[in-house]
Amino acid sequence: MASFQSLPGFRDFYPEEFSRRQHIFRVWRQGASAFGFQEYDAPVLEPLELYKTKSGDEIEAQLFSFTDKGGREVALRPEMTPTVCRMVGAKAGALKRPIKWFSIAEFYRYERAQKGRLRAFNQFNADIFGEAGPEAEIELIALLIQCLNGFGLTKDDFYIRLSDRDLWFFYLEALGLNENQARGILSAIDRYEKMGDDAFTGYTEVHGELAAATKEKVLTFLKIKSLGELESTLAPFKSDKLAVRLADWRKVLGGLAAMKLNDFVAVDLGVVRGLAYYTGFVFEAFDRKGDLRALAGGGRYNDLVKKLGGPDLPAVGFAIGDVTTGLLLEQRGLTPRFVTAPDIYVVIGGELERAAAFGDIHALRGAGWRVEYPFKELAFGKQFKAASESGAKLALIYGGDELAKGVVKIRDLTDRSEQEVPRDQVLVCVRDFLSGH
RNA sequence: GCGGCCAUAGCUCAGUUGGUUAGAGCACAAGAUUGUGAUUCUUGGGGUCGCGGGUUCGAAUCCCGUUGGCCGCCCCA
Repeated sequence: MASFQSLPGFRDFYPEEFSRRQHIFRVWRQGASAFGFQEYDAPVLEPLELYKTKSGDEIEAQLFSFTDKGGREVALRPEMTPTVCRMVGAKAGALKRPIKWFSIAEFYRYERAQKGRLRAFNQFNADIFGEAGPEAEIELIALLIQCLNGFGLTKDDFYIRLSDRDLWFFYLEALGLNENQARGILSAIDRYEKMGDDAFTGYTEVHGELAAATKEKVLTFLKIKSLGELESTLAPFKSDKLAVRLADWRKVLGGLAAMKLNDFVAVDLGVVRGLAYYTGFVFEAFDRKGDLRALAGGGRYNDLVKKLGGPDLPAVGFAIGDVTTGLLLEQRGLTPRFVTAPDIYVVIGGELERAAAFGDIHALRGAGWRVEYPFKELAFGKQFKAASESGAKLALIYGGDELAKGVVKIRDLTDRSEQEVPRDQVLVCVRDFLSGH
């Protein structure tokens, strides 16, 4: 047993786990690239104030924060949004709009680990800055779907719940509630799925009992499952704000339907998302079976760049986590096999033949082939066994007999056939052989 | 921050009411086998029984603490 273990909630990535992580990163990166997003990165350590400004003081309890040797209050980044807002805000004037950026990075939160949640995890982040219209939401939701489709996940595996914080506020305003009351209701909505009617006790304590008729209307709104229901529910209200939001909803759902993505998206006003900086559409991706926490989440945050000292710049973004994604891929058998096989395994007769083999081995590697050979002198039988177990498609045999004739033997490890080729043609013959498979 | 379950070899686990030097399978390595891959056989390395303390003639086993893991609550950017 080792004297040291990794810290709680942190993971070691041995080669097999690392390859699984790389597969996830590769799919995300391919998706972002296809959508024309540009990759960026940023420091892991940031001023603590950056997160307090965005999320309030209470966030500190869930941060990896400390005082550095220069007396600065710092924190390991718990998310990318404040950082990317700072970066974009600093150069907003020089960046071509719309700004479409993504990153793949590790984040840290000081919380107790549980299923799908660790203290160190990776996230794919994609954001669009400088586009106030719902075109940005269409682009991002389509990208989110692509980033999950890329693993082989289908509409039977996951779906996206789409909601709208502005719509809620405008609706609650139309019902006669003030802004504080509306925030209280949203907080109750957030918990309603889990707690049922008890979710409203917090509201009652602060604002008093919600009128039965109003509550009824809130719950009706919450249960809306389609654009049609949404339109008919809102029809009686003469509100310009609501009409504008409805037009945006038609655009988003229409655009996604035109991309044939409508099966992936569900109208679900039960999603409001925890912290209060979202200003419009919000969305979360979930496993269809529903026993995992959210795969991804995001929404519009039009005020944040300005709040962090930048210009007034509209923004939408989302993040996908690697932990829940990995669990879902595991459940669905979509984890790729761990392959370490070389292309070629070189069998070497003895020390005399080794020098000859080394020249060709290095040339083959220079040509881009993955080539392995035994470090120590080994019996031929052992070497063939090793060649077979390595998963290589072919073996090159450098024995005394062959070299005396000026040839190298190529053995097809799949059907055990062999042929001799002149030594100076090894590269060409290997290329012909491997490209034919 | 709170609660439940758990911790023996790299992995999966056994280990009797507390009793000699803590075991198995798999994996790894060497050999049987000095020019051709299976299977098999032999052998080997690898453990402060998570860590610390206590009870006892004696602790992997019982008790307390602690660290870590899994799971749930809070929270979830």
